[in-house]
Amino acid sequence: MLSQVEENYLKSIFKITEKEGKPASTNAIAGDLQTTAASVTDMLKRLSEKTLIHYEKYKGVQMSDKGLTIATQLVRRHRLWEVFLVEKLEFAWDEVHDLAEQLEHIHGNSLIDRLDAFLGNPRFDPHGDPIPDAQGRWTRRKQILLSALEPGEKGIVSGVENHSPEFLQYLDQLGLVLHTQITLRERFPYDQSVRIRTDDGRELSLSEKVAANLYVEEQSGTKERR
Amino acid sequence: MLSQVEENYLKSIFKITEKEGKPASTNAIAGDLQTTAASVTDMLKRLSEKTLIHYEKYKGVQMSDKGLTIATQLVRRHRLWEVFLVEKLEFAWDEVHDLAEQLEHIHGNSLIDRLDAFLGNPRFDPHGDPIPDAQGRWTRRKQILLSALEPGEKGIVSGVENHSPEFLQYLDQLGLVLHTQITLRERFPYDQSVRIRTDDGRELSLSEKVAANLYVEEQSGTKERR
DNA sequence: AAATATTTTTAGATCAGCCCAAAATTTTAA
DNA sequence: TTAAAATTTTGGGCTGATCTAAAAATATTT
Ligand SMILES: [Mn+2]
Ligand SMILES: [Mn+2]
Ligand SMILES: [Mn+2]
Ligand SMILES: [Mn+2]
Repeated sequence: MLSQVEENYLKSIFKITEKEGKPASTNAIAGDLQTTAASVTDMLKRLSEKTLIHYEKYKGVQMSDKGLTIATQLVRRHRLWEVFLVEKLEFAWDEVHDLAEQLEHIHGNSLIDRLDAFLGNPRFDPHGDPIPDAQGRWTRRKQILLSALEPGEKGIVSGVENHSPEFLQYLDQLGLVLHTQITLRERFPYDQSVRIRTDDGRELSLSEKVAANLYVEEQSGTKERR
Repeated sequence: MLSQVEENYLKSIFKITEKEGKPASTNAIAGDLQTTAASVTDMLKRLSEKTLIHYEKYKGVQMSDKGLTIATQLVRRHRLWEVFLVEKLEFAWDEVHDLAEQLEHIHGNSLIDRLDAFLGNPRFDPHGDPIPDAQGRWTRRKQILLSALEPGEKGIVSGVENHSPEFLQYLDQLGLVLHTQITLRERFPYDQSVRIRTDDGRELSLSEKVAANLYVEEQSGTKERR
């Protein structure tokens, strides 16, 4: 069984390699985990020893099959707990991440599968991120950034690129919750800000910064193996 | 903020001093936490340094006010999570202890109070043990061991002295779940075994060992400060 | 291609937790 | 009231996780 710290490293390496599409650098991991490069090198040796990662000195690190399975389970746990906290305990979507960071490390035989069932087998977490199923399969969606939508096109708010409480609270204030249907009315070339209309008829102006951190879905997704 | 290990020590010291009614010995703590006396002495120094306990070399250890508050919150968390696991995730009452041992260490502002509300502010956990409220107040009940009941007297199964999965599963098999009303029919002097009648009309024979590990309630309890 | 800057690793320490073996203290028995 | 037994503490050492400072390797400029 792995320590919480080891699990956090695996999750971080997974996240970085997924996003970057190449081996994770020592510095990137250190930045993500708020620690030093020296500590990271130390841990990479240990994880490599346990065949949880593929690591070559100075060349960065990738997930092994074993590590990938564990990291996927961690993401599953994290997101299911987030659903629980929002749906059942009525936390706001900007309050649940830190608690889920702790809860994801709880180990137990059928715990997560029971939680999954209790929550009704949700496919997405409160931030619109997909929840891998018990076999580690992901639900993929065709979603694009609002900043990539063309005037006249419609979309449904389906996720966020930035997960910071500040951004999430701002979206709350704007009334731009998940599943809101929107139409892009106009994009102003001067600053790339946009004007949208929501399904309840309100017109909103959004900065380029907001538009570049909000995902909209164009059509429904399908299940596929990762 | 305390480490999980420190929290476990506080809970153990609390449990032992409550049961024994006197300072907890190094050996008792070591036995409870499945560690060595040397490790315990080590930790007692650290906890004493943080004024979480009153510790005098060779004289045993007692809770300080600060430690007592923390230990009480830990018991509250442990038991509320047990209720969640049984009531919501449908675990059996003999399966939840180890998970609750982990969950009780999750820290978060309003987490436990929200969980408490979500569960309907339960006063007792799945094993009949009282759950302290947010202010650390306990619900006390007049419950006695079944082995102390006299022939002809009635009682309601309200708790267990032994929490082992083996005993709990055996009670399941006997159909002696919490809140079952029973009448003591006869006690056999030869081995102190008893014959009881349950509220659904069944007659059961119970060994002295079972009777000495099962609590029955005689009347409803009142709230008081500890 | 050489010089410079950046990234990564190593060396050496610290700290919390844990252990064993030996010494000190307290308790029990003779 | 001594001697023996049991308990507790101390001393020394180990591991996992962390850090700083210095060395090594890689990447970027000139
Ligand atoms: Mn999160
Ligand atoms: Mn999320
Ligand atoms: Mn328990
Ligand atoms: Mn319990």
